[in-house]
Amino acid sequence: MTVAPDVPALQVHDPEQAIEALRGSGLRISTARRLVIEALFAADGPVSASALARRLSLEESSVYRNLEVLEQRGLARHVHLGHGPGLYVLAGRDRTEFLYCEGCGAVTVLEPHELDAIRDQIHDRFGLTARFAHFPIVGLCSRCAAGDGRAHTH
Amino acid sequence: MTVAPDVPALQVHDPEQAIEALRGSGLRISTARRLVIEALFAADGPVSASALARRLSLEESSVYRNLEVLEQRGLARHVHLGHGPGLYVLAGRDRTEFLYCEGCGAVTVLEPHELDAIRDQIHDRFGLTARFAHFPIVGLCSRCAAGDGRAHTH
DNA sequence: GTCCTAATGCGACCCGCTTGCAGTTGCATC
DNA sequence: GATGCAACTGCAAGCGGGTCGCATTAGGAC
Repeated sequence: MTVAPDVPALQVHDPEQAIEALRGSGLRISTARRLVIEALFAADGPVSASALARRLSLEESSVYRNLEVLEQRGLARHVHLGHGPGLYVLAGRDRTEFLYCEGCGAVTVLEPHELDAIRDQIHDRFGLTARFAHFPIVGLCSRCAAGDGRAHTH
Repeated sequence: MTVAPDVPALQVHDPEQAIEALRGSGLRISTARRLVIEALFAADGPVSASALARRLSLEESSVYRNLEVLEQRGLARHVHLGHGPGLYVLAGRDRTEFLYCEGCGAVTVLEPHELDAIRDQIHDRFGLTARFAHFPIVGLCSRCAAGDGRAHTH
């Protein structure tokens, strides 16, 4: 999960394009690598490395190494939703950011422009360019704030 | 670090008050406990449990257990600045929130009211009550955004 | 089909944090 | 001040997330 901060996202639309992109930079396409790529395309949301490993019957270390390659090439990225493992998504296909309720674990998926006003405000006041793609905004959803916050351990 | 989400902060001004508060709820004041409390008062910012353990020559497990007690009683809380260990601060004395640069690790300390406009905006649009005290706003400071982001491994 | 090296599986390991347990100690009571 | 007992401690083991070293396997250029 060691990645330079700003690898530009690479826009690819199917596994074959991703594979070609990798081949183009001299990498080999092992079956493990192909499986990870396909699983990311098949996933309907952020997935953990260990979930991928289980699902694909691969070694976790190999999955992590492949995810790192994909991140370095701008094909994937990961998010930290509160505590818990990093969750991986395709970078090109999905530029969403997240809100995370630390009461119940609910995740709100947002298109980046929906947070632009907030990002601008933070930038104007504090000079920080907020990136909610990697560390989302964490708080309590209305239900949990109302008190029946199903106190999660965290 | 397993704590119910909303323990109200207890306002105490010196170690003795904290100790009295704990005694009042039937807890004993061991030397380890006293040392942890005093170290939190002496600290000039968020500290990790292992730093406390080293500094005080205590077992880490004991430090963690004491910090958990303090959090349960509303005397302390912790923040997650990007990756890395949780960092502990006194709760009563210090209700600050944080901005964190994931390029260079810089931490901006803010009084809660400074983020209220942003909190309100998030609440109005998405119904989430953001709490930047536990998970801060993460992004890139102006220097790192400008490009010389001293690419930290993360 | 050969050959070379990238990538894999497997094991060990690191870090942050938790847990179980035997032994110690704070402190309430006498 | 001595006694008793549960709260607390140190120590060691364990767990989840992630990384690394190394011998072996297998892409793919020729």
